[in-house]
Amino acid sequence: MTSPGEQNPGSAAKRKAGTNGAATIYDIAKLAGVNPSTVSRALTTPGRINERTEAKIRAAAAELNYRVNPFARALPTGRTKMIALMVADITNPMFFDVVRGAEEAAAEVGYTLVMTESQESAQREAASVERIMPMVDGVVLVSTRLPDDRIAALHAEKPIVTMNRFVPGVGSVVPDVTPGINQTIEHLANLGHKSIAYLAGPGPSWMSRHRWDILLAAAVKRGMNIVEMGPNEPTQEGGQRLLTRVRASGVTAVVAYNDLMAIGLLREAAAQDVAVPYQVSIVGFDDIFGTDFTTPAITTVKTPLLELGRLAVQRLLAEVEDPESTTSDGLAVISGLATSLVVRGSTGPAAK
Amino acid sequence: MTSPGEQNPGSAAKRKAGTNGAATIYDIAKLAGVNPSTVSRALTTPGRINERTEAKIRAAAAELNYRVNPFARALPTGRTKMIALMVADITNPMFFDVVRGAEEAAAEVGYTLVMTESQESAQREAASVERIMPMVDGVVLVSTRLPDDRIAALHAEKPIVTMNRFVPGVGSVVPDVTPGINQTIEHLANLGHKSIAYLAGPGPSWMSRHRWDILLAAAVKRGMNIVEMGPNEPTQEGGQRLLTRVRASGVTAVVAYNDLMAIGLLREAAAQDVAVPYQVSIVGFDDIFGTDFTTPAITTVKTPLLELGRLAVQRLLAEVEDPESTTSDGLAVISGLATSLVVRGSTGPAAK
DNA sequence: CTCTTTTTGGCAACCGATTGACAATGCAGT
DNA sequence: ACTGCATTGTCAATCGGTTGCCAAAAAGAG
Repeated sequence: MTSPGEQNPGSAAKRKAGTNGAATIYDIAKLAGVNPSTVSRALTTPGRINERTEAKIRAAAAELNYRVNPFARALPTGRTKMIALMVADITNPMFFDVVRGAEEAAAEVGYTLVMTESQESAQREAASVERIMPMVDGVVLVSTRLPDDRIAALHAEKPIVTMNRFVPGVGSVVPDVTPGINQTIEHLANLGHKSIAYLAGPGPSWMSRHRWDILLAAAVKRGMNIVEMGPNEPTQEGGQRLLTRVRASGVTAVVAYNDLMAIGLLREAAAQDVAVPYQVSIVGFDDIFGTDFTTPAITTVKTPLLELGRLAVQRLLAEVEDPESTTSDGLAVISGLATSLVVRGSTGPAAK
Repeated sequence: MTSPGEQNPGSAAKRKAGTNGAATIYDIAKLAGVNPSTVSRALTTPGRINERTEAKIRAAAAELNYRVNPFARALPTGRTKMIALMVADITNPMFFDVVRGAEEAAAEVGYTLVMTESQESAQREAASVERIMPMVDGVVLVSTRLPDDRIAALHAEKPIVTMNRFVPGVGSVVPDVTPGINQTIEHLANLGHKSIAYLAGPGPSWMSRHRWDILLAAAVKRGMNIVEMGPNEPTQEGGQRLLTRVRASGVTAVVAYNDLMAIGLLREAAAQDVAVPYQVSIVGFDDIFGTDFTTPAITTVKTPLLELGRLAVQRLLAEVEDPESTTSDGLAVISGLATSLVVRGSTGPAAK
């Protein structure tokens, strides 16, 4: 049918079939009059080869528009210069800045970032990670739902860094929620709140429990009553569904696991004519896109997401580059990434 | 220092160095008592091998927890089962659903999605694409800023599909903006608006011009006056900065290139006590996360982003799987993905 | 019970780069 | 001129699959 030489009308499908048309080190070697291995050395080990020869080779490479074949390189070295970022739900704005930070940190050192999402399912997450592992030099698990032992098992295969989750023996990047939470309690106490609720996130979320632990301690220390409601889906719907329970509980303020839930609750309150902050004050977490244009705007604990993303990748790459040294650092993993309260309109004087 | 056998305390860094510990087809071959090539065939060409042998091989593979090394496979075949999605700005919520749709479509058929962003810079985009091209089987360019000839050049190397951009000879996925725009004009006309403005996006944005073209035609047909303002950054700031010009122009309604700009303009209006929609009506584009919780909520032309993402990937994969047939389909590329107006609070009767 | 045809499995040559071992070359010191 | 030592470049094996070609085995035909 497609006899060679035949015009293939109306289409740019003349791409070569099996092989990429791309130039190889063999082509360069021929052009520069040296051995392929010399080309390889010239390009990967500057200094190993005579300066003039190297220049000649580089010139030839440039002329042929050479780019290494990442797979050919990956095969003997086992290194791919790709890392994976696993997120729970791409459509949660919380991940924007994380992804952005991670992308930046990876690109800076010539790594490529591969993103996958688990769609909030531990099972799908496991499958995704399985599939991606052989392709990458390491994985950042953001807000993972995987159990500790599973993570440890993965870590035995390849470098792993978790974010918003602490796993013993595995590099972790976790923001310091204490300052933000202390400020929140302080703020609410100053407004006269004596009884508050924490709207928990998903059950398997380490971060949700972590925030609860710190919040509980801070509230108790301040002599407040506090209750936990949950677990809940970390979405607008999850927050929405809680309004009835919140009102029934008699608390005057709530702290939601994340901003999405806070937004959901806020909107449901508006829908049911519950005045915020007059009847109930709402505090969110993370300070995502949109928290400042609800009515009222949401008071929230700002998390340095971009920096977290950057740092997670940097730690991962440190482990990738030198597996010996950096692998896990025991307990001092809670890095100094501080959170802080951003006060907006959704908090006010306690009702009654 | 690290004498073999020594306990490496407090760390799981016993990962094997050069090679992955992973099982290969050679291990399977040995275990099943056949030739490696037989294993390869059994696993990749069902039917080519005797059923019983194949079963034995599969059992052995399962026992060894075998997973193909994607790079070893990619080397001879040139196929990687990865596709790239290039977006302009990860932090623009517009891309959420696009990414989600693309991820789904890719995952369904066992492909892995690699994401990169150009950070709104044609130069960075070119560099990113260059870097990613050799790793993937094809690329989806979303809202690309690259010039036509550059895209055509890329298309000569690998399958490419553009989204929100039409390039002759290259597969394109573009929503049908006409119904949404017609409804918008109709809606505004019914509200008594006679003079409106279009707040353009970035200069190189094909989609911004496209929307303008359709909008212009629709407005003229309806006997309205319309002006274009721009180009502008497609961000909240871009919208914010336009308030003065909008007011000066005397128009009673504006249509923004995207929701981010609409939100920016709306917030700036609130900040300067310009009443929306009483003094000026605002219409956005896309219906992104957050448009429904501004005050007032934003009237916007909803774009089926998830479907666009899905479709872009599906078209790309069709071309990947069969380069002959699917490459480019001339002009009938504007697929039937219809837009429609979502009326909310930011539009109202024309001022005066 | 041959002879042909179809299955089935093995051999070996790739894909493109990396890298240890070694040879050739150049240069200095004696 | 001769040895010693660097420096520079070459050879060949290797990473883990894929695949064209062929031979052995099995099935079918006459």
